Amino acid sequence: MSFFSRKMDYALLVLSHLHGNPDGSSAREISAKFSISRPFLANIMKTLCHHGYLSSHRGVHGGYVLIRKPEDISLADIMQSLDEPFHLTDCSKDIEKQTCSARTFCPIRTGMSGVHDRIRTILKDVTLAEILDPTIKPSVSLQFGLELVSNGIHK
Amino acid sequence: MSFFSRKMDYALLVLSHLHGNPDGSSAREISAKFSISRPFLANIMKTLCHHGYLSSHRGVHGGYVLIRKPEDISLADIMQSLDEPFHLTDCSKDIEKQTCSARTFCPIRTGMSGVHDRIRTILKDVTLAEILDPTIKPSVSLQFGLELVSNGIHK
DNA sequence: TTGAAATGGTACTAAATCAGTTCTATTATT
DNA sequence: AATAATAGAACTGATTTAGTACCATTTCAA
Repeated sequence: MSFFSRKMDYALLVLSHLHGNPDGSSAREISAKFSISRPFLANIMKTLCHHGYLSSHRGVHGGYVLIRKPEDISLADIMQSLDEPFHLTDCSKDIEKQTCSARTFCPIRTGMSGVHDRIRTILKDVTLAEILDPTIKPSVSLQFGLELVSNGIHK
Repeated sequence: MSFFSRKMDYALLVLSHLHGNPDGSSAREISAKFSISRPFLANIMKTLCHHGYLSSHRGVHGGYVLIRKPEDISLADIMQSLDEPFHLTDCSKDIEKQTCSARTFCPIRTGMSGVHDRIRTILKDVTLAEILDPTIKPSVSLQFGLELVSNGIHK
C-alpha cells in the first residue's frame, strides 16, 4: 500500500489543475486529461467542495473553482478531509485514549511518538504551493479576489 | 489505515524487547507480555530471522536473539523486510518505470517527488537505537560479542 | 525414549479497506 | 425540452491486511 491513497493523490491533482485554471474546470475535463475514472474523481471533488477548498457551479457550463490559497492548504489538511488524520500506528489512537494495555511498559512508545511527530510536521508544513510545479503559473492571478473570475462561478 | 502496518509495529516491539533481553526470548514470551497473537508474532519473528536481524535456536529452551546493532537497523530496512519499500503514491512506481501516462504534463510530479524524498529520509535516518526507550538498558551488554550469551543461542 | 516446547515453512482464510460504480435528484444553459 | 453539470447516498468488487492452521524438524528434560 502507498502512503497516500488514490483519493489523496487525485485531490492534489485536482487542486493543482484548478490552480492553473482559475476560471474553473469540471470533473469531466480533469478525468479526461489525466485518464482517471470520472465518477470516482467526481466524488473526490464533491468532498473537496464540501470541505471548502472549492466552490461549485451547477449546470451546463458548471464546474469547480479553487477558492483557498495554495499556501493555506497543507497535506495534513487534505488527508484529514478525504481519509482520516495521519497516524503512525494503530496504537497511536489507543495511546491518545490511554487504552493501550502496554502503555506503562511499552519500550517503543516514546520513540514512536517522536517519529510520528516528525512525519506529521512534514505533512503540516508542506502546502499545495510547494507541490505545484513551478513551471505552471495561473493564467489569471487570484490575488485580486474571486470577483475577477471571468465566468462568475461562485458558491 | 495507519502508516505502519501491525507487522511493522510488532517487529519494532520484538526488536526492542530483544535488545533489552540479550539472552534471547521466544514468541510465546513476547506475545504473552504484550497480549499479541502468538502465531502472528511467530511469523513476524521468522521473517526477521530470515532477514538477518535475529538468530534462532530451536527446542525447548529455544528462541531468538538480536544480532544486529540497533544503530544499523533503520525503519526503512524493517519496512522493506516485512512489507515493501516505502512509496508515497501508487504512481511512484510508475514514475520510476516511466509508465505514467501523464508524466510529461503531470503538475504535481516534481513536488510529490520532493515530499517522497523527505519522508524517505526520515525512514532511512531513524534507527532502532533512536526508537529504544533510553531508560531500558540491556541486562548483559552485547559489546563483547555473542560468544558471551549465557545459553549459547546461535544460528 | 518419549513428550513438550520451541522454530521452519507454507498455505489458507476472514475481515477490513480501498477503489470505483450506480442511481436518483437538482440546477443551469442552450 | 435536451443536455451537461453537481449533490448526495448507497452499493459492490477487488485487494490487502491480519491472523490461522498445519505439519515438519529440532532440542531438552524427565
